[in-house]
Amino acid sequence: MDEKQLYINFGKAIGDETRATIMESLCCVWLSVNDLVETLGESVKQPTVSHHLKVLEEAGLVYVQQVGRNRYYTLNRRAVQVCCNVVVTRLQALTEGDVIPLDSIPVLDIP
Amino acid sequence: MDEKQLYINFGKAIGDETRATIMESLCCVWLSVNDLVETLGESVKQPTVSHHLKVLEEAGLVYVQQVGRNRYYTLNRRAVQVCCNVVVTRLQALTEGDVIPLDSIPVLDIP
DNA sequence: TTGACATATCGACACTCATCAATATATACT
DNA sequence: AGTATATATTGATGAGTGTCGATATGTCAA
Repeated sequence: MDEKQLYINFGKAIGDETRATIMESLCCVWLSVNDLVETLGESVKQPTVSHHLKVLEEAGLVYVQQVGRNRYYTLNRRAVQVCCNVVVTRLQALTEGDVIPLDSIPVLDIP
Repeated sequence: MDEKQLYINFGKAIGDETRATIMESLCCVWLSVNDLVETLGESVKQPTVSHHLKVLEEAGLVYVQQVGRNRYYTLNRRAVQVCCNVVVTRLQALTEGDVIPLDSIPVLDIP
């Protein structure tokens, strides 16, 4: 997958409030699906949580490990760093000299 | 707006391919709406571009400047940096001690 | 003022997707 | 074997939104 599609999928992932909450909950700790349902205060049902976890897994944003009947998830923080880095890289001037003023406009400075 | 809502809106913004393309096109240059339509290769009509620009403007991700009949937009690269920084901050271990070694998965300390 | 141009807004449509109840699948325990 | 637990999957539904044609608004020029 190319860089652009990578960060678009990343955007879709963090662009939903429930998924954002799940990602924050999975930061630096392993949680089972039911743990997550409990963490979310029963406001989201188990199938919904499973659905979001599948999305996150397919986006490479979580690690999964099966232990007995439980499936534990944790955030792939490295992937988050990579995605953010790609975004910033593609949306910033490569060098200071890349700032392009538009001739046809009197005085327009890039903020 | 709180940090979480900020980066959720940021995710929604970059989570759409057309908007992502627009943001990349607006990086480091001022473009009018018609310039953008042309840049996008006529694959997207003007009302659609205006719609996306409105979304980006409300998310604080673009600067706008009116010159005569034209409305020029450019990417607010500082805002992009801030959003990415917020995401990384909220999705990373606060201290090194919180880091879970991803390689040594066998041992799971689940409450 | 009239006409031409640039952009925003409106209304409608189609499509994506978040959600959940019901069900299926898988594993553990007795 | 059977029962209980944990999670995934299915199917349906509703909300959200990307898209565009048509139209409105605003600006400049003659």
